[in-house]
Amino acid sequence: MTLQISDDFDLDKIADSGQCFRWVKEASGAYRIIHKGRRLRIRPLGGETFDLSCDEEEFRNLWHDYFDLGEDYRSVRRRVNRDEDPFLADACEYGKGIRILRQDPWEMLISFIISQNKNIPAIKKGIEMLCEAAGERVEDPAGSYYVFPSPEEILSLDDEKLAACRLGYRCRYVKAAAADVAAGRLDPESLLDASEETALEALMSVCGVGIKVANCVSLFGLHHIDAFPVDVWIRRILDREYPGGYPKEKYSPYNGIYQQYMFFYYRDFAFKRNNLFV
DNA sequence: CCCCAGGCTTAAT
DNA sequence: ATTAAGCATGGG
Repeated sequence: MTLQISDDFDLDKIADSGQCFRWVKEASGAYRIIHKGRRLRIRPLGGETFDLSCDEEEFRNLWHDYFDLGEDYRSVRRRVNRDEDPFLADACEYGKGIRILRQDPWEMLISFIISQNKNIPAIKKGIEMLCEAAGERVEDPAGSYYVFPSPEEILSLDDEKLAACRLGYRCRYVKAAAADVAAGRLDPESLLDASEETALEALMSVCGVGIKVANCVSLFGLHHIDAFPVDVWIRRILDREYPGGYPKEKYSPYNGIYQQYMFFYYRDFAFKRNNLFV
């Protein structure tokens, strides 16, 4: 099907914004995206037009929400006053096109447990290895792919196979999370209707989940868009650009979206600096 | 070979 | 309550 999107929507920026780890880009510029067992191919046709491999029904039932197409990101960007906050205004402009995807809460929990103390390429590799080791293999006309594994599928791996995913000391955290969910001590889906505070507390009850990972799950899996994960990059931004303190209250309830613009802006500039001058 | 990565747990103050 | 070491592994 063909789709017109008039609001912010830039596949390259979303793919490089550190919220999704399984998007694969083709030479054509199209992305292959796996979500809830389904795979989508989405290709920019220029302007606001995109070609999607799904039919209209699957788009309405699955992908519309995944891409958060009900939110108006342009108006969120416009809430920032350049005179009051030039850094954030620059970040919003630079990151125009980013959206906060509504990804699967369970997948986000495991993905961000794996993310700790890794850079993004290493995170992607670890997650992919886990999917190949434990996830269901699906054949579709474009080839095969692996679904993100369920808690039971992860628990069914013996130690040797899990170790082969090269997750290091995070192996026991991944197992702990899978055991908690399989036993019903934690239900990631149920947190979709919980308050932000309740969700953070429940997530942090898992061994290996601290405040940062819990906030990432909250933002990218539960779509609590006021969640504000602070990693090493955001820490740098707060220290260097906001020595007097960052005004989170002013930007509520959209702190997570602004956080994502700032993260992308700062990291992309650091990346380009390294390529130009080293 | 070095430093660092979308950090957390545990132990020591 | 706050601080520090230890952690497995790989990318740059």
